[in-house]
Amino acid sequence: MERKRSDIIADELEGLIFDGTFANSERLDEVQLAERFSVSRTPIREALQRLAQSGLVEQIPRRGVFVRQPGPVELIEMFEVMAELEAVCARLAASRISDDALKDLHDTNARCNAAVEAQDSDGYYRENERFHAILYRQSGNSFLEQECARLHRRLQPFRRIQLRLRGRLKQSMAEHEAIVSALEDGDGDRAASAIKAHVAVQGEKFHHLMASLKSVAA
Amino acid sequence: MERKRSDIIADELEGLIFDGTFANSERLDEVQLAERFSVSRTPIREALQRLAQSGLVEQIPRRGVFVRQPGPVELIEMFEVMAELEAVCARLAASRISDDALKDLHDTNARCNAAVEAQDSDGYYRENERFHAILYRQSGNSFLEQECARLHRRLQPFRRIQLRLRGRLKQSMAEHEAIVSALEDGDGDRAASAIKAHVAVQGEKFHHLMASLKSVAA
DNA sequence: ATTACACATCTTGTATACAAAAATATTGAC
DNA sequence: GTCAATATTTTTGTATACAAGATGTGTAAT
Repeated sequence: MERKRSDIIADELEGLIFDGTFANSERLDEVQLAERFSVSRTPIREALQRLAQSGLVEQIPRRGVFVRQPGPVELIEMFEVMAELEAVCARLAASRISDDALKDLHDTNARCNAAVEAQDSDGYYRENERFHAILYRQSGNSFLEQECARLHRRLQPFRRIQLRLRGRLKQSMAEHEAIVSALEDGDGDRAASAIKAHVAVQGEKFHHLMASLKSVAA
Repeated sequence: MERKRSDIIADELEGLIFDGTFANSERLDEVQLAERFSVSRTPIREALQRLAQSGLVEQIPRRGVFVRQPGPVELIEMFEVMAELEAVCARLAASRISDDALKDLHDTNARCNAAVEAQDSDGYYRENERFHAILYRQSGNSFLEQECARLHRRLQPFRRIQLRLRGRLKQSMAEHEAIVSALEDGDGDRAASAIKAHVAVQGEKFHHLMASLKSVAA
């Protein structure tokens, strides 16, 4: 199944916004982007509309589209919602999870641990993604799974920064273990609060997030 | 602030899908729609992309866009997520809600009640919308508020059908009262479970929803 | 009759052209 | 020099034109 150019461009633009190539509040000029990607304005416009829908840019009619990085307040809010959504996943998964998936979580955690030992930040990141993806899936609710994946993706650049916090990797690992342990026991409430603690922005994480904002949002 | 044609068309198309003008799995022909709305294909395509993003239609590259009504399973899933999201709102609102908003909820409920007495289904529907909107707002988390509103809107046609269930209006009213009462007491847990019961598809509601599916999805 | 392939047609995706609104520059009055 | 009104330029939104993939049909071979 071949994707169309506008979809590919949307993904690329997303990346460019995430990595800070486009500063916050910057206007994205259609013709400039068209030149940059060597296409006409049409696929550019389609891509920009997609980004507008997902909230990465704001489209003001007859004025243009502007990069819209979430501010501190909105970020906290998004993480709060993410924590709650994952908590729902965990609670549901506690009773619905399969043995295979539990084993999968264990394996993923093991690889996570290995990455921590090897100081392999990228490796940890990858396995962490997998950990959460499994959890979403095991909620047994595909709609919930999709919504979680969407928000997770949106928060990606900020979470990545958070991981650089000193000692955070080991703590994060311990939290993973606690979550799996609760799931093994079929204890939904404990799994839910464990993952809430894992995801929510609080304590040290809060200050680090605030500091990181300067480097992402302009 | 003037909206552009493609946005207006998107809303109209949404309505046409909701009211069953376009059957499920039906392909939406761009040129036909262009004629229907007396515009070129360009704004039609932009509108269709918006609908695709919000999940109302599925866009298969180089094949076209097809109406995609949620099936029974997906609907249950969506209501489950809605219930959980509203429960989060309620829990947060229990500690954050303002006195003004509480009064507003009371007033809205009173108008709801009046509508029930007058057998005014539309009136009840309108006030019910307001009730939930207030709740979302009082979560104190604007991102959560937006997400709730989005899903709420998506489920609108199905909820509307549910209201026609005999005796449902009075029961729904009682549930509203229970929610407000819990909020007044600042009891987040009680408010959360009250609204979960209010929103979730279970018992009688399940069968009615299944029956209604035939009339909405083809 | 059925299958395979070539051809014709239709539909989507992209490029270009045009129209209208907004932003910017220019001119003139005070 | 400042402000206002107007002209010019940019930029978005829409229409049309074109290219390429998908669909459908007819014909030939088995």
